[in-house]
Amino acid sequence: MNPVISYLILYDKLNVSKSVTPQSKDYAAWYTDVVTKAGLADYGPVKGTMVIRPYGFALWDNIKKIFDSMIKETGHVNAYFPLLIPKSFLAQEAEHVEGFAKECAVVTHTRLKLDEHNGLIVDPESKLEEEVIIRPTSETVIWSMYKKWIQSYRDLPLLINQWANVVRWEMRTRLFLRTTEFLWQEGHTAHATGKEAEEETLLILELYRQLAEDYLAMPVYTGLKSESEKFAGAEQTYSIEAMMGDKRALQAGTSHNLGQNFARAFDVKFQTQDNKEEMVYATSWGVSTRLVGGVIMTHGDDKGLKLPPKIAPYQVVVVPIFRDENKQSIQDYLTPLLSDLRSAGVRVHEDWRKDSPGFKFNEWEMKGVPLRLEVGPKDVENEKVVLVRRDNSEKQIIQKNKIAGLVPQCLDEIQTALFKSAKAFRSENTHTVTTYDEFKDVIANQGGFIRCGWDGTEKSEIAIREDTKATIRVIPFDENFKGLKCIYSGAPARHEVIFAKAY
RNA sequence: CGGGGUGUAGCGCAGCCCGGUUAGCGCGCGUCGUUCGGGACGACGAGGUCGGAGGUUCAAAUCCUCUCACCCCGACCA
Repeated sequence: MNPVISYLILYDKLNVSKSVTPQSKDYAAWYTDVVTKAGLADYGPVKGTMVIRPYGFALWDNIKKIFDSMIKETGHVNAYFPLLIPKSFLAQEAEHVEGFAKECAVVTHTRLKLDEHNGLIVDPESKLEEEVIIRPTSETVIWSMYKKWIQSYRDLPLLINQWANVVRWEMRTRLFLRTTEFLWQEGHTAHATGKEAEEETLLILELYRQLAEDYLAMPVYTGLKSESEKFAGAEQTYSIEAMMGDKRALQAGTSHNLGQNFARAFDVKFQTQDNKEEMVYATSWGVSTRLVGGVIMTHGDDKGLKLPPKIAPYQVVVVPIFRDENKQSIQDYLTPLLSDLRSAGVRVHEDWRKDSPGFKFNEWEMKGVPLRLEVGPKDVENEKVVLVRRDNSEKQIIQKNKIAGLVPQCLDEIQTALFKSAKAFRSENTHTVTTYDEFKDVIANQGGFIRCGWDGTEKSEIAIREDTKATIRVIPFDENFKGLKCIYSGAPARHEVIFAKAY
């Protein structure tokens, strides 16, 4: 055969195959392929919007449940504030407006009507006196309410969270990582003292760290954001920062100490125990559906997703190998086994579709199910089952009466292994450099995190960003800048920081 | 908003330069049969106002004009 023709045939086959673009070829394409082929999400009809499909939503739901119980255990309660906010509210805190004004969706009219050609048009008569914005975040509505609710130190602390959607009109969007509308939780707390607010900010950051590391198996650096990277309207922003499979950084959660900025803006005062009037101290904090993107890019490989067992919608998928004539016997064999597994608290899914086993293996690998249980006629005969791990493809044949004991243990091992390997990947790709030339070389050619000295000036920070596209991700809590020099200016370092290109 | 591109079946595309019968292909989808321990195969079948409007022509997916939509690349963001 003519070599050119055979190449074309091969290429065509690759094109139509069910597999994803390899990470090494195009990481961004890999990501999109995985999100869509694993059935996590789809594009919505309005540019930049996303439909979270049932499998993706189940994943988010698990994350949500875990964090929801964490905050409830620490004394927080849920509430719900409106989607629509008077435009004037946003303007009350100077930095806050500046931060969000450019990406607000604005409601200007309240009606549509049919025009003379029977087309739908905005009814000009319905123009609003005061335009309304769709929340990009809820600080302003919430503080307008807190003004009514807080009078005395006895009303504090006020520890409210809401699970909500917000809209930020983004120019460039990516499924889960940055969409025009996204789901998140936003906590908004009010305190009598600055010290208490700071403690709250740090407590939540710690919960975020636990959520990321202990449940999503996603190692994170925790620390403070630089002045230029902090939230609009905050005194301090803390964040958790993770490394994705392409060595770029993902800001996975932020916790802000808002000081008295919003109290001042909305005039929220309280009476102290000794009858003095004081401004309230505030915090706000959030994690979003972006975490789902983080999980995908922390663990995924060329076969698709790899989900940490603690958040996987299905922890075990059962692929029976059967024909019509032996289906019943395999079902009878499986029923008691799976019931044991389920009562051990394992989330089990059975796949009895008529498709071939090989097809199902690939599909469930794409969907990242941690464990696959195969049962065929041979296993029924030998009283065995076949167990295959998604993370390392390890296959073991085990005695049927052992599965209820072994599976939970195996899930734990997978959880730990995913975290370990992500952490190893991060340390392999975290560099220390001594010169700025070296810095530029690493960022341009290797990628990853660079831990180095910074003189603390915005000037150096901006210069580095413009030169290299790398930004200060975080000033880690465990920084040690003694003896370090700023990688850019050579001046004595004020901080040790982590630089990276970020999502 | 500046530069580049694409609109043809659910998805991915060919056809367009050089107008000419019933507009094709792959995947997917439906029915039936044979298969089933790593992406099965065969037979039959459903599915299209060729983005929209106008024009040129005996004849337009194909040529011309206008229009709409979307995608990719450069300043912001969880």
